[in-house]
Amino acid sequence: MTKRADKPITLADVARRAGTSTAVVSYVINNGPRPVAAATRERVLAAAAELGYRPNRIARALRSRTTGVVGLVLADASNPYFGALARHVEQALERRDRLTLIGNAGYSADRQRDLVDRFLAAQVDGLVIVSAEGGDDVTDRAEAAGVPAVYVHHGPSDGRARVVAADNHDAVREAVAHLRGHGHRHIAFLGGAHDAGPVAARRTAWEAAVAGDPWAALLRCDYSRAAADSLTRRLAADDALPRALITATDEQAIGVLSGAWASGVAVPGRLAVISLDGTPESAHTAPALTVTRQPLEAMAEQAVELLSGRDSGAPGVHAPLVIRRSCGCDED
Amino acid sequence: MTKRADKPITLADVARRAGTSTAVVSYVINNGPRPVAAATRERVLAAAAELGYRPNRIARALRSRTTGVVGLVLADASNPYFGALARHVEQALERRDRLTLIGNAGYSADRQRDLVDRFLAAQVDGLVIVSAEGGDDVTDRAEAAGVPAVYVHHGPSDGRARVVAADNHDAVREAVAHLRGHGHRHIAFLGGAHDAGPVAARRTAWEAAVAGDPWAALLRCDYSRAAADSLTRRLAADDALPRALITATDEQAIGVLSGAWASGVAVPGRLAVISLDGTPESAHTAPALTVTRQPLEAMAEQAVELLSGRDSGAPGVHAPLVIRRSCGCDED
DNA sequence: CACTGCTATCTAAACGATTAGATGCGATGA
DNA sequence: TCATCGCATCTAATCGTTTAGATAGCAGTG
Repeated sequence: MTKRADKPITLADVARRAGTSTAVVSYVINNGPRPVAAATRERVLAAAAELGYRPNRIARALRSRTTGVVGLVLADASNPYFGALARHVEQALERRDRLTLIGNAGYSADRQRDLVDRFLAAQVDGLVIVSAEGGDDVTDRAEAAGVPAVYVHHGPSDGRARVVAADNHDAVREAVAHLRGHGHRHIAFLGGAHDAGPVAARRTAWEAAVAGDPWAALLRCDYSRAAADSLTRRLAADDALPRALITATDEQAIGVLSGAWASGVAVPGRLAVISLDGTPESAHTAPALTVTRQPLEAMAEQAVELLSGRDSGAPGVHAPLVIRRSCGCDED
Repeated sequence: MTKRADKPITLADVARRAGTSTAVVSYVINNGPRPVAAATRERVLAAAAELGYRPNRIARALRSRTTGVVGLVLADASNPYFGALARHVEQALERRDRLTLIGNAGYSADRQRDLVDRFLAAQVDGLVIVSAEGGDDVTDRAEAAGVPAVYVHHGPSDGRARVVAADNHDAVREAVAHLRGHGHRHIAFLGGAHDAGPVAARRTAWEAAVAGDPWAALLRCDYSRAAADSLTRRLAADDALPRALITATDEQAIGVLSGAWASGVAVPGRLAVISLDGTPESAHTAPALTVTRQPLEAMAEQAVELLSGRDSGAPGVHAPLVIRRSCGCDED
């Protein structure tokens, strides 16, 4: 008895049923640019409801030249850090009634460029770029298409691009101060194998914070757990572990923890650790990690805000210190 | 010296420059339904290249009634399991030259329904649903709109919906057999607090696999690390821990590990653990987790295939056993 | 040479919504 | 009573592609 549903309902259908033109229906649907008499509005609303009318966003987009869709270029959704960021960006967009196109660029500048082109062809209203490194020419392409772009976790530093990131200097300073409070003199840092992206900034911040201490060691390895794990085992075997360590990412911190565990090194007794990341996971390691938590939600919100708003000069979002056990504190 | 780029290039621009009609250009661009003389094709291609023409997908979508966009409804992208699944789905779609709209439903059936409606209004060509539980009425809505829908991690069991999932029975049987091989007689199971979704199937599979053993204990807690952690501490304090345990998810397994560590319980010596999940993380816990790895990539591929293809009756994807240390094996 | 049959191309009507301009109508004021 | 004003509404152009139907040119055939 139900109507055949394979013919989608259009504005014209609603207009016919309400006995008006498509224009009025449009005016009613989106409190149009012109007013509509109350009685007519009622009729239209009723007709729309009865027919189950759903505006076709594609048609609307073609005419109004705005799709309500934003492209999100992600390095890798299976990385929990990026995944969480993606989720917050999507939700910030949904709050503004926009949809999110997602794509994984997988750490490749080529693929990132490709994705951006595909998104631009889909007429996105904006681009949010959450990539590990590189991909700086994206700004040009987006600009050429007249589409605003915002980098979130890190971005080109030439000042032309809008970049939202945590205030690393601040965070590292706080972490160093905390470890000093535990009596540590020399605070080592575990960064990435190559200097690039936001971790370079974290290293710089660490260098500033420990300036004047020639014994503060700089360690390096890949951002994977495996790499940090084996580095830690190697250092433990050589008896070359520092007593206090700040890691650039949770992945590395967790690798350090498992490497230390495997080598019989006590954390935080023999080795105190603070990570500059703060994924939810960090609360459930053994021992629980003390971190400076990346303010993902605030960053996502600011990024989306920046997409529409004017150049609010993105002053860097504060990353709070979350004290757990790996630093030497004994809360429970 | 460059052209003002704010006026996007259209088919008509290319046609004018090539001295043809828009029809031929269209035929050339997509090896149209009609042939074009070689010489003309060359001219068109040249003109398009010179102008940097990019077809407007929105206009194309409006006319051809197919957007090349698929909606991906996700419970929560910050969960690494879902994140990885999302990534594989996106990449399987990209291989077929389609774009992915993403949305986080956050374990709420209402939000899921809402998202599906938004996606349908955006005229998606298909829907991939990766949600934890519930949301079964989505099938109806999609069907009414004539859009194919596939559930991935779990879905309604009424047989009307297309569901791609790992073969849990098979996986659990293998895990139980392996633990028995280590000499364990009674193999406990840690499931979710409430019976629902795919974990119910895992529990059922476990019940089948340990049938006849009245001492095989069924434990329950939330899927969070915190819950599993505190449950483990409690059981350890009461000296009520089993000797061999299969957990429904890695999150729980990791919680068990940290709870055991905090309670001085040796894994795998006092408590052997196998998780039915297998996120990348499971390789880097202390000790490394033995798991039946969910075949995420294969599942994603099959889901996307199912979206276009006919009802290939989704026979369940095999989840291989990955032997590490938490089961009692001593590989290194 | 008239006619048929191809091929290569052009013309123009969709797709479904938005919105500027035209229109109709009742109320108001002179 | 007529011109005027405003409001509510209608008409139709438009966004950029796709594609069915019309057309033109040319070769082959009787």
